[in-house]
Amino acid sequence: MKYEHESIEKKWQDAWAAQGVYRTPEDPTKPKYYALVEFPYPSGHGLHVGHARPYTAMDVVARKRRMQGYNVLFPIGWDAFGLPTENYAIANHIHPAKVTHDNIAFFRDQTKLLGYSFDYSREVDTTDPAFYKWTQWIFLRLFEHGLAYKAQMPVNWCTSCKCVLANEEVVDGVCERCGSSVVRREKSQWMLRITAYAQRLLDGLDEVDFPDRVKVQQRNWIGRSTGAEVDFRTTTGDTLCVFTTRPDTLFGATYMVMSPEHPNLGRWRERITNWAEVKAYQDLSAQKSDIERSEMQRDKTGVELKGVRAINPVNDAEIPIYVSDYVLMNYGTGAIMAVPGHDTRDWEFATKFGLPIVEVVAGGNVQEQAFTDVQNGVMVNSGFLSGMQTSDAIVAMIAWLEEKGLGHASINFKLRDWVFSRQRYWGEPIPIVHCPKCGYVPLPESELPLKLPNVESYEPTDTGESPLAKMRDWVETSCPRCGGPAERETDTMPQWAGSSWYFLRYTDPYNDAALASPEALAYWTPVDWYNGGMEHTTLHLLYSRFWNLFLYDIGVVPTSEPYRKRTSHGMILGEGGEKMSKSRGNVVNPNDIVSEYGADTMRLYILFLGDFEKAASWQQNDVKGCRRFLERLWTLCENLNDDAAYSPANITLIHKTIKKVTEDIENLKFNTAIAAMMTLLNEMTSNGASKGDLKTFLTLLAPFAPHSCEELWHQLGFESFVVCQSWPAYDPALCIDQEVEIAVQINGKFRGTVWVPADCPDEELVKAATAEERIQRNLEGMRIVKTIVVKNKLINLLVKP
RNA sequence: GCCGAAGUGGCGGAACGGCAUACGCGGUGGUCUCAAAAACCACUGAAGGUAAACUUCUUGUGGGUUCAAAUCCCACCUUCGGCACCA
Repeated sequence: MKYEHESIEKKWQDAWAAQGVYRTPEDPTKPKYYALVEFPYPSGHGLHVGHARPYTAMDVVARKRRMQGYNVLFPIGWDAFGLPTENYAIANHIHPAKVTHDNIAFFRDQTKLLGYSFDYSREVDTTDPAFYKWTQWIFLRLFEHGLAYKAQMPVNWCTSCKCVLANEEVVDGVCERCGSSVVRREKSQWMLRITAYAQRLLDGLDEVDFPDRVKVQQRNWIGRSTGAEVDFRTTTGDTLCVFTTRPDTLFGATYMVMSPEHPNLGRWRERITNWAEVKAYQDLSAQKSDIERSEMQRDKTGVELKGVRAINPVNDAEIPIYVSDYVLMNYGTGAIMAVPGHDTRDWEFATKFGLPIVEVVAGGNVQEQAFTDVQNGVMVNSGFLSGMQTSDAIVAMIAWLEEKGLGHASINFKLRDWVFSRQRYWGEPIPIVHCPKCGYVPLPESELPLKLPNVESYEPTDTGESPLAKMRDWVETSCPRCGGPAERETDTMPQWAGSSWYFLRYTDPYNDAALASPEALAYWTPVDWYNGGMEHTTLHLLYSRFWNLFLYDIGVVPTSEPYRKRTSHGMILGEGGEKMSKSRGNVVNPNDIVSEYGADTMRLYILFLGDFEKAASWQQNDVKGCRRFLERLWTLCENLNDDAAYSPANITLIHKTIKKVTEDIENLKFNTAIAAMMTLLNEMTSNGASKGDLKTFLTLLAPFAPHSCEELWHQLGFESFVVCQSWPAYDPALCIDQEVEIAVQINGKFRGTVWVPADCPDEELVKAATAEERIQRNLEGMRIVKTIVVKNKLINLLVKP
């Protein structure tokens, strides 16, 4: 019989579905395991190999856990709100809901083709009102707790399309669609106060099993800095507060800089004698786009405030104040004390403007460049700090400031609040009403879900409002509080909203009374293993940790951290290591591989092609190697004529392989697990295999190539399903070879090998090694002065003439 | 600039103090065939040597530690990701 993948795969997919073998069991007596993949955005292009890699990997994990006796929750869903769908809808005049529905159907069919063991009865779809009812519900709770608020924020405005662009639509400073320049415009936007959770999001990282690179990236993103806030008196009578991480260098502060947006500037207008010049600088900065600002990054510009001076609190020196856009309004206090001797940016500015550079930490040459080393420095020219180590000086200075009431220890974060509104149609409506009397009023829970109305056009408006703003009969409503006339919020939520909590919904996807029942959450959460891409480290992964932590605080979820273990897969590149893209024409469609070679070959190859955590390039030519592996297995099973439970020739390698595959799956070493099974198959082919050998082999391979294994399982006459068998156990005693080949080195150089019984005593080993002809030749005229033995591996003979 | 990852045969990659190049692809020779494809068997890092025996060299570069280094340490070069005037 021939290995016909198409009919075999269809046959077993149907059989498994008919028996519901991948249904999530409702059996609270068994231990649970929640394996999660990032749900896809169902784009029109369909599933690509970049999805197949993590999905196949976690499918192997989920299948192994089922075989190990766990209740496994391995769900899939659709992160379906988003810009590409909306743009497609605009271009083709099809309702985004219809586009979404079709794309989901396509994606679902593709995942089924690949034989993933998802529980499709628990699918979630973020655009389904039954789902986004709870997204809106969470938003209302955030609002209730003061964590959602409105603020003026700059948005991206395309000067040609005359509309607001999402950040993703701005590429290299220009509009992705028309290529025109994008400028900043102020708009009132909904914000989420993620900064209130900065410290706890940082602390939580210590409790979870994430790769270091993920933790490091999140820590950098949150960006905690410790230092001090210091008040400088000014000649206006106002004080100017700054944040610094280097209070030890306060004696070296020779000028101050304020951000152009600093509110004090307007207040001091009457006193600033060169106000026109300052105003012109402010206007220029406001016009600059982000790109312009970063392009000019190294070239410092600024204007001195004439008529206003500051006083350095440690030495009462009068110092000038500048306005410059290298100081950002949204970090620290929007003003800095400049220490040009010990800060690179201040040094550049001081050099350009001819400002004094004072050395207060010895160790460098501050006339040449700023000396910024905090570790190795001794304070100089610094009054009571002189002679101290910088680290001690920081502590001493903060104590001094606190004592004098001039400042205090302070912590700052780079993390910014989350801009939560989009001027778009295809997103969750924000369940808030603007009442002229009551302000922003939340909708009562009974009015959820607030459904998206059908509109004629999804085009963004030229006023920068969401398309919903044109729906007057939807917008005009009454205030839930006072009953007076009011208007609905017309902005929608960003795509990150649904994905911030979807994993909770899988535990109880049809609940209409809560986002999920407390029992379901208590049983299934936290997620035991969550795999996803590195590109989601600082947005999705951080946002969902934030929402989960908030839901934990209000008693909705039982754990503070949503994911116990996180892993990340590397990207799949095209041949030659280039990124896959339509323009390069090197995109691989999984469907093509499945129809030519079969899903099992596709699954094996995608895991075999390289280290799962690293980027790897697709080699079309190599795919057939995995297909040949399955065909050799097929041939071996067909020619079976030994009914024994095991064959002595294979037993050690079988147990070793079970051990290796069992461990490799846990460590994401799918490539070497497959290589080990190939080695075993090659051995069994040359030694001959018994029925029992093949039975074990099929259960071991089943998570990787379930269809072929299921077919062969039945051809060999076994009952039930191979995918429902127990995971094979290995006997450590049987993993040990009776005879081992020992490498023999002389003075560290490899000179040959010798076969000896395992755990052979050192003296016996030396005897055996020196008995070898080749070794003897190399020992001629030498005497052994020392021997180094690595048990069952190697012997090194150190010799002298 | 800062943070992170990585440089190994013709190619994808294994090994991560102990026989470098597992496994797969490709290549060469053979079996089968009228022939081809497929399949199967053998060989396949480089140089010297006689296609043997054997010898030497080889994990981005240069040093070091060690009986032993692709692996650990120091310096440098290159590539790829992320952040980027965060005081």
